[in-house]
Amino acid sequence: MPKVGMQPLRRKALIDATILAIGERGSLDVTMSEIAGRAGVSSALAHHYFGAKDDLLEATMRYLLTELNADARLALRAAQTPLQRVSAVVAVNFSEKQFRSETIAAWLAFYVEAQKSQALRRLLRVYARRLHSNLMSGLAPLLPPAQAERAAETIAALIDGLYIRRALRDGLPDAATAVALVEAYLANLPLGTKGRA
Amino acid sequence: MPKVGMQPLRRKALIDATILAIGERGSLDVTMSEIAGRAGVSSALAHHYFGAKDDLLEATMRYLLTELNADARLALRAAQTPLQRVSAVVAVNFSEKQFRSETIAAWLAFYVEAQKSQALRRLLRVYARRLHSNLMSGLAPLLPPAQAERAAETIAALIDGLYIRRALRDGLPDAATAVALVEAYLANLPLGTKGRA
DNA sequence: GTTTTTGTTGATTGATCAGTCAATAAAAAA
DNA sequence: TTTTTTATTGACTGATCAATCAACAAAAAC
Repeated sequence: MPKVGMQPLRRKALIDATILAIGERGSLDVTMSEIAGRAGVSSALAHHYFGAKDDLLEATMRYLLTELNADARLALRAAQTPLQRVSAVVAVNFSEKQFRSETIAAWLAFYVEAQKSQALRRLLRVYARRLHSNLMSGLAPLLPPAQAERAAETIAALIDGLYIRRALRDGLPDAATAVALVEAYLANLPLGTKGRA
Repeated sequence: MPKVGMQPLRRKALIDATILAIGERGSLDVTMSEIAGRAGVSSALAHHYFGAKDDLLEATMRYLLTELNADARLALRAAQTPLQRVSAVVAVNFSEKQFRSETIAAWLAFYVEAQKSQALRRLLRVYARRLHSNLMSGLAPLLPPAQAERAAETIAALIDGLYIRRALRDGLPDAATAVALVEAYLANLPLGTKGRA
């Protein structure tokens, strides 16, 4: 069976399997055997390609982050106004692709693990910084600095909170509701007061 | 050493130790031995008083929930106006006692575990419902039903989100900042429009 | 003063898993 | 064709831990 050039395929399959497994179990307490089994290979092979379990988990998280970032870049490119930039960032976080229960469960599990793992904590910090700067790119032109800062923090917290809530009760709130909540928050902000405050 | 009437003391000590241990590890991957050790007893005794590990974890979570609820009741009793009720609920969630890193880490860990455990999920649902109804008791007199509903959801999500963010980077945002964020959200709501919308 | 109840532990068991390794086999390079 | 590289696994090891249990001790009940 062994053909050459399997490495990238196997790695991808293992990462996908990891997300799936974590999503179903709802935690990082997934065995290498289960992940490997899902990917159709032996656990030894998973170790062969990733080394330790932690490395596989880190690679998985890095993958999620990369995907999210790619989506965000795309969405931001299409935005024409500052407000549209903010909406775009929000929309991406609740898009079909990102707001799926497996993905969310994985995020949540990684958040928890980050309290233990230096490496994961670093990755999450990168994510947090990117989210913040993406939000600020839309908010800064619309609000005085301090208020823009606060709005960015609020939206970020709102996103995290809605993710958690979604992870818990299965399916609620759905993506549309989540977006509506954040948009309602935006609608109440005193936008366009940058100079005046 | 064995005196009589140890049961309640041991149980309390074990629950405290559990919170401490989870808070430090940042996850529920804490051994019975470590918990027991912290409480100054053997792991066998922990099993003696709580049965399985899951039971101890459940009892711990129930304890956190009870404490939070007691605090909320007290705070609500002091509130005079609807808006004060909302602020009181928010304040309790970010109070010195609740917004401590161990407590928060424990909450977060329980959130994750709830995806696996039926029992924990049930407990969290109780918490969610109580929070919601507490918030609504203040919001309902101030906003049209749909908007009050949405505001309650938003505040609840904000609280969860701020908890998560606090758990991750150690200490940020602090309690005062967290409260300020939520209060700023409240300040922008079109309160007092109950009849008009 | 014997018996029962309550408190407590050390030692042990059994299961689970991450990680290793030697062995196998196909493909590619020599 | 031989050798090396890449892909792959089954079997094993070692560590960790939840859970059990027999045994001991102090207090309370009898």
